[in-house]
Amino acid sequence: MTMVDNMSRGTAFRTSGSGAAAGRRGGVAGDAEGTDWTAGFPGLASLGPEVRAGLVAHSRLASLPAGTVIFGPGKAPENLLLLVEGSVRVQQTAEGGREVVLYRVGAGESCVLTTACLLGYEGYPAEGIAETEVRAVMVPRGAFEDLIVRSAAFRRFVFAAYARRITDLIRVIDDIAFRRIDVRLSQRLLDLAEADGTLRVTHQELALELGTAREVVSRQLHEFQRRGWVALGRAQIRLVEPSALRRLARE
Amino acid sequence: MTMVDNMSRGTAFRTSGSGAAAGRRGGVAGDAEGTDWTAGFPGLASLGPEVRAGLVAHSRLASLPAGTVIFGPGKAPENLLLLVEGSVRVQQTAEGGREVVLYRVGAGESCVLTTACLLGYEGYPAEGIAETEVRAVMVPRGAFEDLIVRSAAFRRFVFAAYARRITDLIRVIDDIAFRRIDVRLSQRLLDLAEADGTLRVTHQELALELGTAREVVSRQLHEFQRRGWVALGRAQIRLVEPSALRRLARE
DNA sequence: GCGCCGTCGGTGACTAAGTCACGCCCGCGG
DNA sequence: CCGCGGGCGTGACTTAGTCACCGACGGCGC
Repeated sequence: MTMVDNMSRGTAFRTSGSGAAAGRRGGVAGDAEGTDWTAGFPGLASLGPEVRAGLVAHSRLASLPAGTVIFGPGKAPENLLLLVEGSVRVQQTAEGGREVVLYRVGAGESCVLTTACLLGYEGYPAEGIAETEVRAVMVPRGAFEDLIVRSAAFRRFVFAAYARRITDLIRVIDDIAFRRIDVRLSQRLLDLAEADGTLRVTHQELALELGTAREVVSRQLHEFQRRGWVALGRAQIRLVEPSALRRLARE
Repeated sequence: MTMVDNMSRGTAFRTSGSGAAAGRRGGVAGDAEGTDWTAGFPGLASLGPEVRAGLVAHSRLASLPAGTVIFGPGKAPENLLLLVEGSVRVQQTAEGGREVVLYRVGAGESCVLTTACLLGYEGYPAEGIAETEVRAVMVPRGAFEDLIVRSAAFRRFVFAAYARRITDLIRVIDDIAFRRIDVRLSQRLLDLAEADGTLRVTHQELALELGTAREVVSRQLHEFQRRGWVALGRAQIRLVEPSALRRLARE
């Protein structure tokens, strides 16, 4: 579904109230031209064709290498991010270097913390890091506001994204406060495993995922190994008995 | 506990171009008539007068007794809540009866989890309970959407509220994962204390606040007492040396 | 007053989790 | 060959959470 006739729809994006320069960069920027990436977003399926075309025209598709810090304390984002490909890890770092992973944003999802920061609030607590190479659509502030005004479907998309993140965070709270770390560790192992049942992570990295200490992870993994559930190597874990891990993870 | 009937679905706000903002009482129920409660919301100060009038006309001021469960699993809300007076506690209850308090909504704030549920997402994880008697403006879904479309100021208000809640949740995660419970307990004591330096709570209630066990709270309080920082009575605590507690809380 | 009962809190013994200090092994570059 | 740094193992210890039980207080009916 190619939408190139977007300019004919002159009214498509005209910021109403705020008049905040809806970055109409001369001749439409970016490599998003022509590709209707909106198909990759289930939540955007019900957008009207003109709205969709306008979105495509006013945003740009960017590629970020793995490891890019997308936002963080003192690094406010400029755009709403819609992930086309890759994965963004949002984490909280405490003093002393300990971390917890709050949630991940995957393909087809949006990074709403961005908009929260952009539109409402200063003082970001968390940071977002590209885990893999990331291809994402950057929707500038003006276009975002305009979409909110024009499209009920887009509003639903955005609010659903917020709700999703909030439930994720509440889940993390529940996990940390009430769940045993062996249970949480087994869940992570299953989540992070490749298709072949191996994962290349250090104990330290797993500890940061779970917001605990390296020694704790090491001991738990050792216990898993003793039971024959995993095989451990240097910075590498092979899941020998995933069904047992799943059973534990369901606690 | 009068539940609000949804009137005026579909039609956008009739902007009362007519007289004063206050005057509209055409069939709109509730005690909100005439009172321009929007003054109590700093975030709404920049709303245009017509928008404000429409908001007043289409919403309804309700009074909920202390203890009312405003939302919860299987109890989806029908309105956006703007608190005029009182306090709502939002908490998470795990199986086994243990709880954590996620955040509180105070006067002048809005309960956005409500909108998230309403507009986007099913499956509420948390529940909201009126801690005191609560006076709140109930904005029905249609009016909410209309406001979002019409007013940039209202959008800012809503997104700021989201951002606020998200940062609150991240703060809770940080606390639970990385802070010692004596530090967290001293913070709560200071937060929950009356002006005269006393609080009437049971150890059990404090434990639920912090997501820990009653015995842990009891032992910590006992230790505080041993140091002469507090005086303990049945379901009552007096802060004897608040400065010492503050010092600890700043850890 | 007396006894009943539910809530509130105290306690000891135990397990789970996190902290601290140290030391080993492996791979790699000089 | 050596040194070095990342990754891991380990023991000893502290802190937090769990379990079982009991006693003390306060309200209430009588």
